[in-house]
Amino acid sequence: MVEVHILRQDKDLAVRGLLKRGITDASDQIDQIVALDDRRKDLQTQKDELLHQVNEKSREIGNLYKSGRGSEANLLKTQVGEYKTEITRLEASMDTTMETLEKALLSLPNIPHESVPAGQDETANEVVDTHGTIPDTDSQDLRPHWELMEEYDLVDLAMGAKVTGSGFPVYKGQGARLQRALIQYFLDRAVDAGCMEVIPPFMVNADSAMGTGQLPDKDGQMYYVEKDDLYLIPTSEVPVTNMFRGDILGLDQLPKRLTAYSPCFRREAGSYGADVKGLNRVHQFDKVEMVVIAHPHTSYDMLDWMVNHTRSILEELELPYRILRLCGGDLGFTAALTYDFEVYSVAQKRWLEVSSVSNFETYQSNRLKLRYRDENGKTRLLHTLNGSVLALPRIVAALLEKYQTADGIEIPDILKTYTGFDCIKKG
RNA sequence: GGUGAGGUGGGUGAGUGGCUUAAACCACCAGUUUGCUAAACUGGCGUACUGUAACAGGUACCGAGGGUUCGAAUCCCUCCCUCACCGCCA
Repeated sequence: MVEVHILRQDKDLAVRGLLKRGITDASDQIDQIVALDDRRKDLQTQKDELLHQVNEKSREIGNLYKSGRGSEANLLKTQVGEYKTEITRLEASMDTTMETLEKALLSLPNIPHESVPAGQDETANEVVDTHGTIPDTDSQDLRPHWELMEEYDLVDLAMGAKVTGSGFPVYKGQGARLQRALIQYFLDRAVDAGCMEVIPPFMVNADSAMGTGQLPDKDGQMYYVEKDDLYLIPTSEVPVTNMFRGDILGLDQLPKRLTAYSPCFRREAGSYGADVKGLNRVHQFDKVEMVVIAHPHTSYDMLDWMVNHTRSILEELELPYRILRLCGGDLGFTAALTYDFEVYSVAQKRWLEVSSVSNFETYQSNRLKLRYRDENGKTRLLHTLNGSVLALPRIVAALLEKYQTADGIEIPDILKTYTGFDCIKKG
């Protein structure tokens, strides 16, 4: 949620920012929010005043009884009764006001960072960097990863479909070992870079899903276990960020840098077509994530740091990639600035998103009540960030396609010590 | 899943309807004193909302949510969590 005081102080800035998301009535929405907040304050003050009266009168009543003046006490009691009916009325009015306010705030997405380009969809995303050469594939007979998976018996989609359903791959043999090697390598690199590794729960409660913004908006994207009222995590961002929900951190504890491996579960309702072929889009996949909790002054430095980290991994894997700055229309609801990483799939001849690195500023921490204590002892909201080091399936897809040869699939040098083999062969 | 015991500030822990404005101790911060370290003493020490130019002031919060009462940490109801034992189990 955007902080109300920001909307009050920098309304023009907010309006201009939200316009980049294609929101044209932001000014009206903000006016409404501020009016509701004013009303809330007013009701609060009235209610507090009455409660103050009740407290004082109650004390008096106690004293009167003690000195044996029961009739005077009874007189006061009726007066307190009147206060209380009024308080009940104010409370009802406050409840509806706050409910409306909450709703209005939840429907307002984060204000994009000033560097975010305006635009409706991914065509307006800005390519900020491209690295590596895209091979001239016309002359080569490169095969897509789903064929390679099958030929070398690395990933079995049919088997997963039998066991669970479509989109739940079974990794087998060298395919499984490659998967495990990549996870281990990503984690090692993140730990070396200064992150603390955690293994979070893979299910979260509704409070956590609310804290990072999956609820109430993206309800349909998560798997839900009704019997226990729990959600399977769509990314480890959710449990890892929520580990700090409600905390007040000292300046000496910042920035907090964490990394976690987890499987990610996504319903992907409504996806179809060529996008979902092979490992392009699945319901369960592995990912190594980084979560950073930072002081507002350094959060954009941390964002750069995360971007550079992911960049270095892709370079070590020697995969061609590009970095996009998402435009307003493509930016996630809760993010202020997002860089997407895409690797080039040489057989599919298209870019695949493998990482998304975002700064949420105070949008999440406002819900999470995640704060720090500043030099003057005041509590203020922290900035939260997260980014995939990399999501596995599309990396595997890109690796298989790029490193295929007539004799087998080669393993990038950096991974060889992790896999324990240099080349994927048949049988 | 069953039975029992619990959940109070950063920590330990008192508190069974109004002298609680949550004691006391520890930790922490500031000051006083003192060759240094330390100790002693004094004061301060939660969060949120509201309010003020800034103070002050007000309200709420003792696991969560309801209820009883003029008044609830304290009584009642529901739920959550922790611990112990039992059952089941990797």
